Amino acid sequence: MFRHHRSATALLEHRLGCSETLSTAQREALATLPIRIVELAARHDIVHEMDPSVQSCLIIEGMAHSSKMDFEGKRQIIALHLPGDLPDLHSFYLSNIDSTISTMTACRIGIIRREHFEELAADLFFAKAFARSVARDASVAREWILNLGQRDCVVRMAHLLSEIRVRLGQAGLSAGDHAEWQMSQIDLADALGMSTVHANRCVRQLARDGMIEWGTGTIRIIEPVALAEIGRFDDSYLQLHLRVDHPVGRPNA
Amino acid sequence: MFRHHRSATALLEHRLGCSETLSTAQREALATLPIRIVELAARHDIVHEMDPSVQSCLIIEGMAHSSKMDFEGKRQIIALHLPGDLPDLHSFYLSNIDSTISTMTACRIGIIRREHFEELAADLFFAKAFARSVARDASVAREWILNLGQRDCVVRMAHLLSEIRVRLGQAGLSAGDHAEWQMSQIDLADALGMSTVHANRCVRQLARDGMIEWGTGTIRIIEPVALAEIGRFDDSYLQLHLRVDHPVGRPNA
DNA sequence: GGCAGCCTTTAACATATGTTGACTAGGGCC
DNA sequence: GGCCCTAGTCAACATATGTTAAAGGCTGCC
Repeated sequence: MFRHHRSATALLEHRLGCSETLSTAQREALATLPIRIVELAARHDIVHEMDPSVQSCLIIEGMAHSSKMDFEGKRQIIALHLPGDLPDLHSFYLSNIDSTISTMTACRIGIIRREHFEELAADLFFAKAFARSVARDASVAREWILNLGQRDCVVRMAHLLSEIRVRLGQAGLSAGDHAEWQMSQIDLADALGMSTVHANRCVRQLARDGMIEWGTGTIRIIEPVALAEIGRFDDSYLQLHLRVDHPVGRPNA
Repeated sequence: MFRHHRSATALLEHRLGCSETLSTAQREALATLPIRIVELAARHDIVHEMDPSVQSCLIIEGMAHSSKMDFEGKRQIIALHLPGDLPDLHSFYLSNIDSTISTMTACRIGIIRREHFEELAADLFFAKAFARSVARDASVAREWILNLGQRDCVVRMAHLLSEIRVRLGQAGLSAGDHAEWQMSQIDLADALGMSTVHANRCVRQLARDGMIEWGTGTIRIIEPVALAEIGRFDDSYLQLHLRVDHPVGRPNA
């Protein structure tokens, strides 16, 4: 996995959903955006590497997550971050940073200073693209609320795995339909709001039913369609076709 | 409750977090923004009243919520909307509308055409204010994920009630600390991802402990501080002090 | 090579929460 | 006034999920 070493600029263009509509000046602005590249081992906090009030990050390679702690010390993973994601872009608009971003696998991340984002956002096109990115993350969060609130554990697990499969595909990181990635059952449990013991039960059940294969921290999806059905998964909330400044309703496919 | 009949314009100014920093031209732009006022009875879908791809709404009076349906027909309430909220501002940035907005009580809502929002957003100040509003809603959604995933039912209930209390206060709708509002236990249950029977158990327990009073669909909070403690409630995620274009870190109190 | 540590797997057990169903109370409408 | 409908209340019961604990398997390090 993660064979494609895409440049930070290409990822940004893609994430901002505007590859074809960019003017040369805008493309130039993105290309010259100062980005500090940092490599981090698995299970490290990204926040420690930067002051979130001054800068913000882009996932270039690897997987990360945002989490919050309850008072009792229970951890909830609130979002997963794949290459191309801007996990804390929202912090540009808010004063309180509420969650911690940590790597799950080894990651390469790009760190962008707030002032440079501000410069970009002086262009209305980018200002809107940033808002779009924040809105897309919010849409995913809303679906997670539904997942946590209404679905029981196996369905929940199938739904999350399906989401990750599609997002990996969108990031160009899956070989055909058989997506495969690394993630501990502990992280799965914390993302799904269940105990690790029960997460293990669910993983094993899905593996027994031939939906997935599990091998030492790697998940491979064998039957994506059937798995999506189990998880009642409908990818529309992922907003894969973000609305750019096109005529209303025309997707940017 | 809802004694203050604030104008839609005043609510917008407040929500966009910029009352003091507005230029007269900006203030003028807000004041002349064409808003169609609609009155709706309790338990009506707002979406039916408008085409969300063309317009979007502002809650002026009353309470509403966004919800999603699971395939089994189970409903999850994803967000609550109080006066001043812009419940579907995010739809300006996304192509798929995923949730349904419905009134909980009788509501007066303002409907604003997309094109007029677009005009406003041509001003970078408003563009940023919109993004801020979307980011704030996302912050609340992330806290709900934590609430649903990690806290057990009484704590969850206490947390939600505390959130509503504070947000009502922020909207200028509570008399002192003793906030009071109307909300069915069915809606509480659907927001908290629990059965109505169990929501009833939790409400009654909190009432028995003197935290709240319950009377025919009306909740009154008696002991806000103790209730917040039970719910491990910390209001920072509500982003009450939104960062405007001030020096970094200075709240807009 | 061996030790240490983390993740996974299982089993036995505990319990929080869901389900069903029946009853009450209020509110609106004919 | 009576009826219907919805919301709330409660009890008995069912079960999904959490907890604890122990053991096995990797991996990495010394």
